[in-house]
Amino acid sequence: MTDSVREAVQEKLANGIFNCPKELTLSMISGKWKINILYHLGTDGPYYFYELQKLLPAASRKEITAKLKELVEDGLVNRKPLKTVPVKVQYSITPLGKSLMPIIDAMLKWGQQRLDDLQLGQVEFGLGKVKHE
Amino acid sequence: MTDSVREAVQEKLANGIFNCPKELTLSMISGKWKINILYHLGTDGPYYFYELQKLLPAASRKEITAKLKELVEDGLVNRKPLKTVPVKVQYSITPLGKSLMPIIDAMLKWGQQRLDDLQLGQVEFGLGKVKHE
DNA sequence: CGGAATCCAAAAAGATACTG
DNA sequence: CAGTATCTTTTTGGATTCCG
Repeated sequence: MTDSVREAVQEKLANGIFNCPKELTLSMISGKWKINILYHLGTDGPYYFYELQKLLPAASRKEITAKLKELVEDGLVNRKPLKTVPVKVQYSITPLGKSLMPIIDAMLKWGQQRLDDLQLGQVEFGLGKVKHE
Repeated sequence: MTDSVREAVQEKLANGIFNCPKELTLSMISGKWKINILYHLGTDGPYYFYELQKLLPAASRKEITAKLKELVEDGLVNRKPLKTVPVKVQYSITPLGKSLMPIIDAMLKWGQQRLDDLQLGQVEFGLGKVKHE
């Protein structure tokens, strides 16, 4: 759904009848993998595309591509293709994207607290290597 | 998509391999209309179902029903059917839901700032009655 | 390597009708 | 009033292939 939120917001912006600021914010960070990408780029510095793929093993290339594209369109992420062979593309967070980090951090804290309350915070990470997204 | 985020999170919780707290938070507030609902319930007090419908004119009954159901399941919202004829159902925010309000408010502020920067903040609300969600 | 294009299965969402 | 059920259309997402 979340992407439909984004589309609805885009349309409202285009028509100048946008009147719900929190929707704008949500539309920019929701969508599959988006806050994961933002979080990684915002805390660990720039990543190449193939590195993001490794960081998000459950996401398909198609989806990562699509979400990065949206993030770039929304001004939250920079895209920088390098003239190497084969091509590498570096993604980094923009100042605007950086300004969202307090909100993402707050979500991280709230989620951690909630997990603790559910007594799942200390859970074992069973299956060998767990992908920490 | 966002609902798929929620499902993925539910599954992780069920399997005890949940390790990404911010996803938990996002999964609870993203999804069409959810933060609108939470915001209304959290700031204006309880609402009946039909009132929420009026507040979200662009949302179908089916969707509002579905999202309220998820919010109740997640413990963010209370559902209280009244024994009237015809039936009325009152929805209110829970303490847990209330604890999300700082994040939602931060999103509201960020979005407002962003709109101002885009010089769309003072835009006229053209089309007669604008649904303020 | 990073992406775009295509095809196809699955999921989401609108419209409508029905019920306590 | 507040849903539920059914049907149909639209949208998504995976898998695969091709290209610079």
